[in-house]
Amino acid sequence: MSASDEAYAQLRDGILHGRFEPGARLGEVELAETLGVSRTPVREALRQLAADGLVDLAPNRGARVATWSDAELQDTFELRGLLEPYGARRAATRIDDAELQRLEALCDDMERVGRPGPGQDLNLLSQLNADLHKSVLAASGNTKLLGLVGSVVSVPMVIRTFHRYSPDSLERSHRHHRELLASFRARDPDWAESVMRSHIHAARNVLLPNTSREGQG
Amino acid sequence: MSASDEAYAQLRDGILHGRFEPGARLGEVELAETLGVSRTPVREALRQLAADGLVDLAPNRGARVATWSDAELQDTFELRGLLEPYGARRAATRIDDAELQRLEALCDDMERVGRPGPGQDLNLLSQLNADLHKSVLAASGNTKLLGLVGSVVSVPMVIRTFHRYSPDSLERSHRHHRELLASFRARDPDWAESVMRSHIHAARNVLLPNTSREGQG
DNA sequence: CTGGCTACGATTGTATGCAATCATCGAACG
DNA sequence: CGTTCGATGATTGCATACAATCGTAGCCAG
Repeated sequence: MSASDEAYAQLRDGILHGRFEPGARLGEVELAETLGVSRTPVREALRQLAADGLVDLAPNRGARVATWSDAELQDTFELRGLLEPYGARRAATRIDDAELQRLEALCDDMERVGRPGPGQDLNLLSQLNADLHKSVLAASGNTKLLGLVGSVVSVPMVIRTFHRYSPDSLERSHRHHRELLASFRARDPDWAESVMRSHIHAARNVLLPNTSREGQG
Repeated sequence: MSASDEAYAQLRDGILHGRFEPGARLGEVELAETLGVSRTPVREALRQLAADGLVDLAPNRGARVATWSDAELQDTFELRGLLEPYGARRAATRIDDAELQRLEALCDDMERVGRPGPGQDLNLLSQLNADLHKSVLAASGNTKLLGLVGSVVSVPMVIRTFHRYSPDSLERSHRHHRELLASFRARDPDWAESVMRSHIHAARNVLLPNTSREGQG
């Protein structure tokens, strides 16, 4: 793995896991020393992260970890609410049995690590959840969809998602996932699309409980 | 404007206008000499263009102008068909009169430069068309939408679009634009969404006449 | 006391040199 | 004759030095 990739992976991981707080300054020399490489690969990594939407880059003023307003968060959920149901609809008739089985296992894991108690691991839950959603998008057969959703979801906003879930909301989330897989098994695109739409809307209302959802047009 | 920005703008322009053919190799030293800068800003520009999807970047093997298969083109249109009607729906009730008037003028220009004859300028038409579509997305009020569509449409596939339009298709495109503005004036989101959906579908069928549009699910 | 100006330090932007990797071509071997 | 290995040239990846720009602190004038 090249130094650029290494720097990119490290920085991305640090941002997603909250080691760098939103708005924190990312000085090139400091990062270069920390990562043990020169400024060049650090710069390239920062550019890449800026393209991903994870850092804000101002000319001659350096990089900062990106922040998201409630409005942006809402915009994001609206787009997810558009794209992911479409992905689920297409996945319903395209996903194969092996993948379906893998997703079942994924749901088992998610329900286990999500169960309140000493074994609960919400960070792992976030990862598994991201895996599930990505798998659905990949199964849609639209090669651009996965990347598109990835470019808007800007995962850091999602990594902490489950920390804000109530037990009820978490339970509902699990049930949505199970129902989604059921709709896949039934090869029912309408059902799959509806379930995913509900799922995204529910997530939105956990993270943005107070924002009014003004009319669609 | 910095050398990086300059290089980026030059390369992007060159790709979009076909000065670099799809698949063409983009050597760093060659570009650096051509643009009169060093390799560093060229590298950054190439990274940026790769993030935009305009160039493919292989480790240790350099950059090439990106190419698009029919399947990718189709995937793109499916996503545009999802996102742009949504944008039009929201724009219908959010666009202000001044902007609406500007778009009317834009349509005037498009119909003039699109008219067959010695004054026809299809490249300019493409630009104006892109401007119109971007304006609608911007007027949607969803701050992420414009960037999202931009990241998938990868304009080069669209820059040559109008060269493949028959006079009939061109006429239809113009009428779609006019009808879209009419729906805006009427503040009718359903109408706006429908028109935009038709518009995208029509464009898709000009560029991909032979691909069957397999069922939505 | 406030406003603006200047000098300085810190940081980013750019250029260039060196190291590492890859593609090409040719030759030796099976 | 085809295949594989190795040398070589070209190109990218990385490091570092230098230039340009920005933020800040301090001073001076009003």
